[in-house]
Amino acid sequence: MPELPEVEMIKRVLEPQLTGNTIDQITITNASVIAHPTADKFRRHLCGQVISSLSRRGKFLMIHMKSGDRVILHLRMTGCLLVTPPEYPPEKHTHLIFQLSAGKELRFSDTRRFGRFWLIQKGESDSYSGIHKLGMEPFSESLNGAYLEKHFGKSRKAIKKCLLEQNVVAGIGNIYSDEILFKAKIHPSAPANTLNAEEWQCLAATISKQLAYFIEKNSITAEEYLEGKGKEYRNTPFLRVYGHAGEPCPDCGEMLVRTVIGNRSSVSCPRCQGIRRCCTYL
DNA sequence: CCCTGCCTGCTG
DNA sequence: CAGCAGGCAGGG
Repeated sequence: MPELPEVEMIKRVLEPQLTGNTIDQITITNASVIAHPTADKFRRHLCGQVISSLSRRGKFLMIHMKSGDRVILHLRMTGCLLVTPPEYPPEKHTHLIFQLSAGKELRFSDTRRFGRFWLIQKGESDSYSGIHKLGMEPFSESLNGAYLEKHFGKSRKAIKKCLLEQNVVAGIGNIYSDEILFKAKIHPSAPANTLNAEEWQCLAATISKQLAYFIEKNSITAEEYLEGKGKEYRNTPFLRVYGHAGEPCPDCGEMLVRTVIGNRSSVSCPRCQGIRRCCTYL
């Protein structure tokens, strides 16, 4: 499920709840969610450690320990993190529980079990999680039209597929690739090598503006987050094309169309994104 | 490069 | 019941 705006929201909600807490005990009910090292080592190395901060890179979350060790996790499609009181009713498909000091628990649940955890010890290099393969953060100053054009300008592949490449720009998934392309008025199936310099520049600007907008729309308190079981994303009402196939385009009224690009469904407006138009953010 | 597998649950 | 779901790694 979660793409960059959701992962950023989760990071912001959880960080104040977790920072300063000691991990007293870890219960692993499904060892397959621990990708590195073994579940046993994961548990033994982390027990007794103190959490110092959280960070995000692309769609990955990192929980930093005072010791310099760090837990890296990826929620993939259905992963969910909750900080709860110990007696709080457990979610179905809970695979991992960190019992924390101050009578709290950090729980990981994941229906489809695609989510993964890694423990990287201080001084150990992380060749496991995939973070080392990630490309630029969308909010980096260096993300500009020239950067995108350098990577995709000669490619014949659909621009939507390009936006999903985590090794170029990290954090964009299927939802926000559609939203970004709609806002930039570029058709998702347009071959990358047909975009001009102005469109690359527009796309770069739109990526960061749209992601920032959806992070802002996702703003939520810790209490509200727990009430929604970590599954309610407040920005969904603001999505303009994703999930709206067959409905009128919010800009021009033409019917939004669902297509399949690289085995992923894509929604776009054939009129607004059909012909080249000027960009909102330029 | 495209394709499949990984999983469960929901929808038509 | 088949088909689909917002992700990614690995294999051909």
